[in-house]
Amino acid sequence: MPNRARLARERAHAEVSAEIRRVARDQLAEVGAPALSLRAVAREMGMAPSALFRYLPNKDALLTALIIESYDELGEAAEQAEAAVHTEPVTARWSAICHAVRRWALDHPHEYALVYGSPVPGYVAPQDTVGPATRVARLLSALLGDALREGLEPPTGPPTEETAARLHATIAPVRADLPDEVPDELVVRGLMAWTYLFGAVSFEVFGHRTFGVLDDPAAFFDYEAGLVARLLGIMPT
Amino acid sequence: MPNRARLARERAHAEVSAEIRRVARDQLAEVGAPALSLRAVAREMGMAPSALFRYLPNKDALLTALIIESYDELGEAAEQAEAAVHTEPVTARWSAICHAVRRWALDHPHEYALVYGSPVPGYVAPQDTVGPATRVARLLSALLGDALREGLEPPTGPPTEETAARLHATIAPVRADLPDEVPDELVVRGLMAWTYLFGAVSFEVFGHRTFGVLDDPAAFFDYEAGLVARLLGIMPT
DNA sequence: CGCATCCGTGAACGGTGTTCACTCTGGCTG
DNA sequence: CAGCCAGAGTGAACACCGTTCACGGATGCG
Repeated sequence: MPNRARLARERAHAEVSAEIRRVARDQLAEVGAPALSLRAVAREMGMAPSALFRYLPNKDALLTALIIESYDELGEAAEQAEAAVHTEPVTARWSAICHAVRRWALDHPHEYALVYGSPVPGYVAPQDTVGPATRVARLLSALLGDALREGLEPPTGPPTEETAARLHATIAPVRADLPDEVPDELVVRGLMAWTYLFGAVSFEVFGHRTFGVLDDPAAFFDYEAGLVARLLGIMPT
Repeated sequence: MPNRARLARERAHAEVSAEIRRVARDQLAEVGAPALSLRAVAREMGMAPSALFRYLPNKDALLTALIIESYDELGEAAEQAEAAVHTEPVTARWSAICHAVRRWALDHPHEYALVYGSPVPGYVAPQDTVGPATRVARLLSALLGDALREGLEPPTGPPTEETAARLHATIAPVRADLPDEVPDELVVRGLMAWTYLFGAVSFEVFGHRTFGVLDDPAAFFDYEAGLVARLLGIMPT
């Protein structure tokens, strides 16, 4: 095992791989995922198109890498925005997260579309994507725990015992990495907040709030973000 | 103007156009929008690919037609579901609409992705699409009016006069085709219900509720649909 | 009849992802 | 040192795509 040279080779390989992803990201941001072309990437790098296949099994693999990077960048943006107000009350932190997600999505519409838009029909997300994909969700989970600690009285659950049991079973997967003291109903409300946040952002990024619907989407978002947290009962009053 | 033959010609033309859309819809349902191929459509119809251009200016036009048809089919499904329970209380009608939208979306994932997924980067939706696009929203608007008539006391608006004014300005477009007696805050809640409905459905159809998030998305949807209407205060208690 | 209008064809162009046989080259092994 | 071999890069090729264009038949009009 020629360790020295082996590592050098591997590092060179990784460097070219990174360069490919960098160029591809630029193209993605410019023309969007459907128009992303391996040949164009190769052209920009001054290589033959076939050379790319020394670094990628196929185009899907490149897409997967870009998906992971996009998830990570969005997660990073949300985490940084939250960290900046981490000592403030949870309502402020919730608002910061919402606005960070919206800001990043509007600034990177093609990357956002790649991860939260229509999935590519044949494509199945590899396991590597689930970690980065849940960064924002984990941020919200942490927020719920802190809200409890800040005196939030958890909302009351479903009226009947039966639906409560069914609900409990349904949210079992997401409960798995959540502290036990968070009651079921609060988990549900958290999932709903998560759903609403990305529903609202997707609507705006994908153009469903433009055609004679809203005049000032930013103002509306600001209002709805505050309101939804209060109505869902996930913030101390 | 040779009326007789003229009309026959036009009818034949319209018939072939319809056949093209039919075949294209089948392909869309099978392989999804990105993989939809004009050549494949032509093959299935036994025509040369170039012949299609007698009926379409380009592929985008075909996509537009499919978008309109999809909007219309979804709107139709929602309207029929609502009509079936139209005499029941508004909560039942809201629930029927939610489930109809979800059902249709899960049954027609590619069509749903076409209209509520990532927009095609270069593509701009023609004016013809806005009518069909708002069918579900109009259904919800009508529901809000009926809820008021059924004794719903509208939720209280924002605390400060200033945000109330800004909100009023923002929702001006959607107010345009809404009766005046619907208060601003109820309009906002309606928009939020609309946002949540499609946010939840998109999350499920696009696979964000599968990977270790929920065990039984149907049960969760049923619960959240009822809860969101109650929390938003758009249904009489 | 001549003529115009529409329909359909087949070839072509430039684009795509991907494969494959080939060459080159740096560093390890005998 | 000679030999070799894994990896990088090439260019041609294949099959597909959307779109254009010149052409050949119909068909119905004057």
